[in-house]
Formats: sequence, structure tokens, C-alpha cells
Amino acid sequence: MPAARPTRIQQKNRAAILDAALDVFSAQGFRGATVDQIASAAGLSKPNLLYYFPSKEAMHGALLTELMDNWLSPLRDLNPDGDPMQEIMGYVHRKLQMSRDFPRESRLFANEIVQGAPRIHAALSMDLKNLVDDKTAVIQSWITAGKIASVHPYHLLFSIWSLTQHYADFDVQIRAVLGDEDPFEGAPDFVDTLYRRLLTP
Amino acid sequence: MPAARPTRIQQKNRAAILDAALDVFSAQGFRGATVDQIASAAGLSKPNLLYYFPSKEAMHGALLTELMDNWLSPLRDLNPDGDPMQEIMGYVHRKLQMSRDFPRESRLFANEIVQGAPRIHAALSMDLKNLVDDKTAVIQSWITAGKIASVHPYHLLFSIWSLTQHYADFDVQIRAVLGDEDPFEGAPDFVDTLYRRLLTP
DNA sequence: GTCTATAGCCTGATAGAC
DNA sequence: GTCTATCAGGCTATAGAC
Repeated sequence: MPAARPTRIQQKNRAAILDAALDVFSAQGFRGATVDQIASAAGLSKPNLLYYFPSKEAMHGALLTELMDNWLSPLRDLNPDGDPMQEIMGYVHRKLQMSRDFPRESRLFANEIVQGAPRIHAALSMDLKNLVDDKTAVIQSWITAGKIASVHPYHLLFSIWSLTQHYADFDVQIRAVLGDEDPFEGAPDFVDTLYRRLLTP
Repeated sequence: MPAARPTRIQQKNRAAILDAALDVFSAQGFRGATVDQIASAAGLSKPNLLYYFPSKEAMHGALLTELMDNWLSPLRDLNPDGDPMQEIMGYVHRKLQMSRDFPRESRLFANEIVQGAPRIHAALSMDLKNLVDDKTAVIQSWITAGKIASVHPYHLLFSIWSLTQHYADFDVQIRAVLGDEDPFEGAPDFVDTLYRRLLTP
């Protein structure tokens, strides 16, 4: 018997569950989240939720793998044939926008990585490493060609990740410091200035 | 009856417990850590550990408050009367060193803040905010005096925090990408270049 | 597909002997 | 001060009716 195609209800429930799971996992971490919290956030009973996903671990894993691709797509889109400065600035701004628009995703990964990335270590040292090796080579070629100033390409990427994701991951701290001011008001200007001054040859 | 002064054994055990708790909390977060893990890491039985601290929560709280002061001391030391560029670069390098030498402390705070800082929210919006308001005013005065280039002082601090602490908090990711290379080999040069180019008038 | 009820495990904390 | 034994509550996951 062939595997049945998911019905509309199944698809809708599965999506609602993953959205609720993202809410809870990103706010509490894997261990801090409970299946009950996810179930009520999704508007389902706990056993019903476990009808769609065999375990709490399965939900978490599905989220991580489903989101990993989207998370890395801005870097994947860095175009070796584009204008170097424009490509890097575009990457920076797209990452900052993702921090603003998808803070839950950022915190999901932050939770996982701060605690040693037990569930995505393979993806980091394979997929991520390969992608980064590829793109740092591009950046290095731009440096060699004199299109941008000389910096360590890996640390350049680390700095972009840390700075942009900081606005999502450390959101409460930033808001505690800024008070009423919206963090994302001054951020685009700041990162723009920073990377232009760093990279202008 | 006056409170008895702690004996040497008490002091030694208390210190061993806090060190073990820092190990476990920083690696697993509050919810992920178990009292059993902390106890065996400290070489004590679980009830004995709970003889020194009334609860798991108490250990966590003791760590956070004890470490908060040390964590903020580099910023507190920013000297309004020193040479502006030298003061800021000194702050950057000291923060980077702390990331290298005290990664557990960095991850303890990262865990707490990513999950909404439920236990240190007051400290963030009081102590931290006051300190930051104070120091950003100093930085702004340096900008007005033309000693450093014009940047948003708050976002400048955010960038320093995020970039330096990234090397501790996202250590596994960085090592997965870099392979054998030591992250802290290229980091000091990179951050030095970055902030000099950003801040040179 | 969805529920109520519950099994079975883990964990924080306590009792009480030494 | 330190231990063994254990309680009580919360948690993941399953059983089984509908």
C-alpha cells in the first residue's frame, strides 16, 4: 500500500504544530519546553499532537532541519559575479532583516548552539562548513583583486552572524537598555556604516 | 545567636559546588541541568549539595548575581578621562579575552538572556541600563569632541558585546567551520582592524 | 483523528540514621 | 556534615474508547 498523501487537515495541523513548537522551543529551549505547552499553543490535545509527531524530539528535529536551509539561504545567494561591496552589504542587510522578521528561528538555533549543538553538529561541520569554505574563497578572491579591504574572511562572516543575530537572540537585553526606542531603528544605519568603513579599500 | 562564620570546609565545598554548577548550567541551561549532575561534578551527594544551597534555583541565582559584577567590570572601567580610541580598543580586547578565558560565564548569561532573562530582568533594566546610559554619554562626548568617528553609541556597545561573546557562545559552530584552526588566533587582529576602521575620525 | 485516563520515568527535595 | 532511602510532582508517551 502506497503512503497516503496528507490531507488538508493533516497539513494544516502539522503546520500549526510546528509553529507552536517554534514558539515554545525558541523561548524555552528543548529541555525547558513541554509537550503540553506546545499542544495548547497549537490548540490540540497532547495525545493528538503525538499522533502527528512520534515524539518531542521529532518535532524539534523537524524544525531544525526544515529551518536550516532558509537560515543559510542569504549566504548561499552571495553572488561571486556580483559587485563585491554590494553583495556583502546586501548579505548584511538581509541577515539583519531576518533577525527582525524571524527572531524565533534565530533563537531556536541560538539555544541549540549555545548548548553545544548536540542535534545539529553534523550539519554544522558538513553543510555549513562547506558553504562557508566556498563563500570565504569568493571573499578572498575579492580581497586579492583589491575590490574590498583585506580582512580575515572567516572572521568577517562570524562578525556578520553575531552582530545581526544579536538583535534577535539578545532582544530582551537590548530592549532593557534602550527602553522605549526600537532596536531596529538605529541598527541598519549602524551595520551599514560599520561594514562600509571596514571593507572600503 | 550570631550567624556562624563559614569554616574552611564549608567555603571549599561551596566554591566547588558553584564551579560545578557553572559547568552544568552553562552547558545545559537551567532547565536542562539536573541537581544530580551538579552534585557528581562537585563530588558530593545530592542531599549534601542541598545542604549548602536550599534549592537548584538558589544555586543558579547565586551564580548569576556573583558573576554579573565581574562581567560588567570592563565596561565600568571605561575611563572618561583616558584617550578615547585607546579606551574603546582596550575595552574590546578585554571583552575578547574574557570570552576566551571565561566561556562558561558567557554561556551562562547567553542561556539566560536568549530565553527571555526571566531571572535577571531587573538587573538588566536597572544596573546594566544605568551603566550603559552612563558610558554611552561618555562615548557621545568623545564623538562630539571629534576624538572618534560618529556612530550610534548604543549600537556600538551592542556590536562589541555580540562580536566578542560570539566566540564563547557559538564556540561549537565556529570550531565546526574553522576545523583545526584556533578561533582566538585570528580574532584579536580582526576586531582590532574592525573597530579602528570604524572609529578613526 | 481526537479524546480521557494512565502508565512509567525522571527529578527536586526531604526524612532520618550515622 | 554526609549519607541511603524515599516521597511527591511533573513529564513523555501509550492504551483504548469513540
